[in-house]
Amino acid sequence: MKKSGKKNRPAKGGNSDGRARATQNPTIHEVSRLAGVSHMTVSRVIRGLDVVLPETRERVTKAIEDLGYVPDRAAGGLSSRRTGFIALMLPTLTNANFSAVAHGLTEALRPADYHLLITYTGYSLAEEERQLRNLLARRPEAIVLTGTMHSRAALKMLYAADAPVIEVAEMVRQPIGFAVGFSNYEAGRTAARYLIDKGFHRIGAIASTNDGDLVDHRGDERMRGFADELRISGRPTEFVLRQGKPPVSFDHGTAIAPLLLEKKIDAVFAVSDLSAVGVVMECHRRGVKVPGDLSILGFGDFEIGREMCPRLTTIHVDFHALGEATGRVILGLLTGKDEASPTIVDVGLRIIERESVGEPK
Amino acid sequence: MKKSGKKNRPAKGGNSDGRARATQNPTIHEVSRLAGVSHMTVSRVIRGLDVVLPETRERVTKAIEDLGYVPDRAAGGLSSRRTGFIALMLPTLTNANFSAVAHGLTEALRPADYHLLITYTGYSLAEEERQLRNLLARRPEAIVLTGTMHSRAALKMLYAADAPVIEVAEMVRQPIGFAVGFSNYEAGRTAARYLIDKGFHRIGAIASTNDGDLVDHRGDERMRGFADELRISGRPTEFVLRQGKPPVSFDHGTAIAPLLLEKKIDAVFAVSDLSAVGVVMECHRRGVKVPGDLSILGFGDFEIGREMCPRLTTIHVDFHALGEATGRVILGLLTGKDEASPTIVDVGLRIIERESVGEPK
DNA sequence: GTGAAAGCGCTAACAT
DNA sequence: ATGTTAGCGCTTTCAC
Repeated sequence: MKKSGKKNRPAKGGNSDGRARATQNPTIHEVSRLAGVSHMTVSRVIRGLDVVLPETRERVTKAIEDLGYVPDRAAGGLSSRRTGFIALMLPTLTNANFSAVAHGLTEALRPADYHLLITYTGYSLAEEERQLRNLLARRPEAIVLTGTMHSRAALKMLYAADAPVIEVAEMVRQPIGFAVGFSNYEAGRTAARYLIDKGFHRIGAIASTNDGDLVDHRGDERMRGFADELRISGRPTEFVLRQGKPPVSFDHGTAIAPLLLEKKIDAVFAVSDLSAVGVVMECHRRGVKVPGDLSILGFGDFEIGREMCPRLTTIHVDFHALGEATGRVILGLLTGKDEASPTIVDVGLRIIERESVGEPK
Repeated sequence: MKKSGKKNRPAKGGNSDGRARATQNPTIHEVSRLAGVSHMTVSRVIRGLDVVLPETRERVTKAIEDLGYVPDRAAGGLSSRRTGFIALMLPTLTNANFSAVAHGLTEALRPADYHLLITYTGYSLAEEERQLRNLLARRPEAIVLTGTMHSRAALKMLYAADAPVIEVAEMVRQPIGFAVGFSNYEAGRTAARYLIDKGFHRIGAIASTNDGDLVDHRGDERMRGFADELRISGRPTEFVLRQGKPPVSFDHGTAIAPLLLEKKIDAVFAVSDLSAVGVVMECHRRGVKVPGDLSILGFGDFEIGREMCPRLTTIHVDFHALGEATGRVILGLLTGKDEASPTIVDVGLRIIERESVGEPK
């Protein structure tokens, strides 16, 4: 079993002429020959069609085992017109909430034997467009991507696509096809409402800016909701601060903290927990008390916020459930039992009160 | 352009009978008809073979545009025997270092138009085996997975696979095919050496246990190296603590911290920064000074460790570079210019000294 | 219950 | 420079 230390593994794959080829996978024909049946019977066994006589099935199964045969799904898909691919485009995989979406979707899809084709756009619309084109070449049976903002060309492809489109992580009002998410705008308003009701006066918010092609549209929506609620309550919006480009992380908060302090803000809503944590860290360093001197409300309920000190008050959205709900919509569409898959699913959100928001002085 | 709010998008995809079908993508033949050439000429244009007369190419390109034609790669692959898939199996996508591997690999592969087929095993060998089987059905041109520990059946498939196998994130001595990683064992020894040289006496370590099928083999190796170095230096290994199952996160550290304190350990190596951060947080809460009362050395150099207070001393491995190096090995193998892709690549590691390790009392 | 024929949408290998 | 033929490894459809 053990292979001696030859450099190029000449026995299997990756042979010296470059192209991976070599041993060649066995085909359905070789299996059928070994089992003494036609390739069609093998095909039936593979697909679990129970028309096959038990003893025939057994012979075929054995031949499959002996040969180590693995059916080629590309060939099968070409013929059946079902590729078994679900395309998933997310801004980044580094964000725990987006990877939770991927996890949830994977789990919901697991029983149905679909394969997730995951890509990340890095918050770039141009990249989204480029990847969409690539993805389309794989003929996905459904396309999942983060909602609302797309390039013209991407939009065109999406509308023309031969597969249902599900926009996630934002409560799209006029979805291309379907939407599973929550309202980022409402999240922003909820955040502002909460801070206002607490009685704070110098209320601010922090988020990234949009740097040309790089946009965090969902973060924008939260900021828009936040500012609107401030306005509605007759509060100034001058403390809604934007800095740096997406994705935001700890260093975003660290970098923007001095500005917060300088402006004597007493409560701030961070576009992401990650940024919020950065602010807390910087406050620690400068001897500024949280929440004594500055109250901080995050978004996303990242694990770190539950463990840090003070524990972070934040807005929670169940992204894992969002992924699962997306999977259920897809299954409904593709398995087609239930006629009416819901066009729009709102998974909601809620504030989790912990320690980083206190009382106004 | 805007579609009215019909529930089931009957126009495109996801039609009422379930199966996604509908408008049907145009084929190479329809393009060729529209352009007034044979389908082969279209094929040549698609693949950028520059034998085609510029004016012919232009006609074809226009037809492609007009029809919104996207070539079906499954069909092309079936014929050319090049699927353009690279399989990537990682324990989890939630871990920033593993997603860095995915990012690095993606970037290295970007120019070559490969598609990453990413799956995560949740540290389960059984799941790895299951997924490998699924992946194989897609005929990947290369298989990337975390090294060393595989089930018997998985091993068999890997050896029989018609594609080069690259084991990553561990310095595999006898790789199935290729290996790109670093020595987790050496990381453990380095950690112990560092703490010993600092002059600490009650030196401990924390990691997860292996819970049946769930194993963090790389973490194990770090612990093994750590304990070995302790032994070599004549130190007791009684403070090498194992608790909980993988994956390890903040709460692992939080939960194990009391034990650390109880045993009056003065310096500890955490199998992961995440766990280390949990310990720091719990110490904060209990008024235990870090590094005054307890020094902590992490592993993985996660972003949070750079931002927290005190900043975490840790062992850094460039996982992004690891992913890129993996991509280069693959490209070398598949593009096959250079005869000899290296069988084993060591990306190394280094200690980053920050604030969480102090001086012995 | 099983098999034969005819593709699925492309590309390889030859013509021309 | 372009076209023709013959598959790639499966599933569909229709016989038997």
